[in-house]
Amino acid sequence: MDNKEFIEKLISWYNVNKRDLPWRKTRDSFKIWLSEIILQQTRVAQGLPYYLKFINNFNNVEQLAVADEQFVLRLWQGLGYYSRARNLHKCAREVHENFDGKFPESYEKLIKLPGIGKYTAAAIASFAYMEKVPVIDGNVYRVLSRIFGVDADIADGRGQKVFEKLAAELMPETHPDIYNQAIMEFGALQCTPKNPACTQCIFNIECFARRNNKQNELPVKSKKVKVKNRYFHYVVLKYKDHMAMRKRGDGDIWQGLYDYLMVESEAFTDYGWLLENNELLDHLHPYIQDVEVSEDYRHVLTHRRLFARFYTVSLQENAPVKTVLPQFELQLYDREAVYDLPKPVLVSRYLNDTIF
DNA sequence: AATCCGGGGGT
DNA sequence: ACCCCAGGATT
Repeated sequence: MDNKEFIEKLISWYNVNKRDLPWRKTRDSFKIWLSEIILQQTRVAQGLPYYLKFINNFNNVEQLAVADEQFVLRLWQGLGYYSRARNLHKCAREVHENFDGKFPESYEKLIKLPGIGKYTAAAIASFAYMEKVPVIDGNVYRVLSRIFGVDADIADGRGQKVFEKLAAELMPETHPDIYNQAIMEFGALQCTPKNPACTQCIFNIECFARRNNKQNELPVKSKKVKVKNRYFHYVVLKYKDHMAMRKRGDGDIWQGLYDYLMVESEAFTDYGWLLENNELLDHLHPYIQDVEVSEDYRHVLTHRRLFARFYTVSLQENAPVKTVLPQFELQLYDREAVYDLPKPVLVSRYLNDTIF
């Protein structure tokens, strides 16, 4: 099978089997960019409702650029990898200010924008501007490694270069947009990670993995994430139908999202330990009316297992909240304000389980 | 080059 | 449990 044959079979398959997705019906670089950022490390089924929500709120780059970052994060809530949302907003502002609201029209310029790496630059350049540059994502690694029998490790840079070279050689002279969409769609629907549909595959004669029964061996990916446990003790201060929350800073997960006063330890501990080891709680101790302890929450991230316990602490009306809370970067929010804040899913789960 | 960053779904 | 998902930024 030569390159031309590979391309033609792939595109024929795509024309018959492609999904009807909204970002494929447009050349609007804003919509294409938005969809690509949302779909980074995210399945179409999970990203689609978010795409529709963002399109519903923002018609163009400028509208997104002038929005509050907090509002953008709130719309993004639940999608994860929140740096994508912060970079989305940052990128919109750069395009608005430096490019008059129009995305630059080449791979080389696109890749300089925040949140746009090799894959996304190639996707936008080919889908919106017909630039002849190959996309290489998880689907492409899988399809190429299996069909052409490439066992280079996709987890290290040396192996990635092997795939970049192959992808460049395969890139057709015409219809770069359709070809790029086709190879990714083929990986997503046909050449799946587990149980690929080899018996009804257009390449089932030519495919190296199929011939050698190595579908489960390819692609080769060396790195494995090591999971660490973390133990969060959340102190949910309640005062006159308000909750004390704070914005998470950088250097840790969930940057820019809101949660509560939190004490982390090497393992679960008890409320007495908390009292002794938290300055604010020690401060407010005389004004505490009631303490409720939640069940234990388990929240799994890619490389962390979070164990969380929520201590809902109701304060008396005479508690010196106005002077003490700001010292700990805490602010009181009523029910509606709490709803409007961007929050980690873990916090949303707690809020759904509690009466507030 | 290694590590970090979310949440959901499939097997 | 383990793996992957239209990856990118930081160290």
